[in-house]
Amino acid sequence: MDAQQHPSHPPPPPSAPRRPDTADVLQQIMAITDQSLDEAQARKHALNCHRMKPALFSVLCEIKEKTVMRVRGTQDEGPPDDDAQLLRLDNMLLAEGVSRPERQGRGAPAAAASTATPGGCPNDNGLEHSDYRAKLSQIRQIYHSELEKYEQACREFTTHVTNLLREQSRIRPVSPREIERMVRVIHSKFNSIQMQLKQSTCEAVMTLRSRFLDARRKRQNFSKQATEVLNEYFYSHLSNPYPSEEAKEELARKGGITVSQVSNWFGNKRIRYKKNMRKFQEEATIYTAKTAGDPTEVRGQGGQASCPSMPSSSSSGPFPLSSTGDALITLQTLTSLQPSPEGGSLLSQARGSWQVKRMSTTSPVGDPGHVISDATN
DNA sequence: ATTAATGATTAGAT
DNA sequence: ATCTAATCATTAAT
Repeated sequence: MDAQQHPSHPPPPPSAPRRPDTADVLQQIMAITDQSLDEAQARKHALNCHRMKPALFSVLCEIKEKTVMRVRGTQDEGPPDDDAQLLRLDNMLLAEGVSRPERQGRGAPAAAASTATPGGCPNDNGLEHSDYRAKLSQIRQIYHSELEKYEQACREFTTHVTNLLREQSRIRPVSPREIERMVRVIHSKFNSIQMQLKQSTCEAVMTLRSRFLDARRKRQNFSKQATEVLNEYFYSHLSNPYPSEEAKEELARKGGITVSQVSNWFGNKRIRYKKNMRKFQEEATIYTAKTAGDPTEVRGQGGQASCPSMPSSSSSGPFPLSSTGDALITLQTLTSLQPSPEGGSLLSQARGSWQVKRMSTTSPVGDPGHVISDATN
């Protein structure tokens, strides 16, 4: 709108003001033109000077009294429905640092402190992070300017409307309570607009986050050293490749990676090894040869626990569980006897290895006999 | 240009 | 909380 705040008023509303739709009211107000303002001015003057004015005023008072009751009865307070979501969005924007006023840590050495991690990551949060922050601050800037725009528009509109109502109060009864209610309505309308803004800002931030902070997008292969260390451990503990927390820390230290990277690696390795053991046999022989004299591996349980070197032989898989190996050996034998389709003699042996699923709550007695039932599947 | 390898994330189970 | 299994997204290899 033209922000022309003429303290004039539109043509007086119909004498029986049934409860108006706020949307209608807003639209009507929006539709005011300068011309209509002038007309209204003229009419206002005419009304003010009309000799019947006191009579009209009292009639309007009567009508109002009736309608006010009706309005009070029908009008409930604003919807508390949106409040929850608004709160959520606000919290999120706050957490994401969008709502805050451009965080500028005056402690200058803070920037230098981030690079002080010795021997850790080479450079991974250098450019990418600043890029992310630039984008984020761009979003924040847009957000704030839009927000400011909305608030200003809201203020202007509110004063405009209150002026109009005050002006009209000379001709028809307008209680302060009524004005206040009108202002609330306006504010709630603008609030819903603000919520849309917040919503879309949230979406933008989420997109940005997944675009930049998702580490999958900046994957880089481990160093030779790291894979070396990890593979050594894996193949020398093939029977139970689940490093303890301590072992993980050790591996992480040796390989120059983090503990969770070690965990990820073992998770991937286990599942991929199990899924296609043949592809890993070459690798296996290499690394088991390297660690031939390793005394850490529990050897001699169920024969050759840590030596998967013989490809077409019956076993060598990761079957023997470190704890209760004996019963499982039978399982291994049985599975190896199964007719293996497509010549993948080794593929079948991975089934049911490693992390055993616990049988249901029943007592563990009589376990040896049940191996057969397993073989029937 | 495809495909394989690979690190990270996710859902779901325990 | 940790594991499996599936999946994603990037990098290396063809």
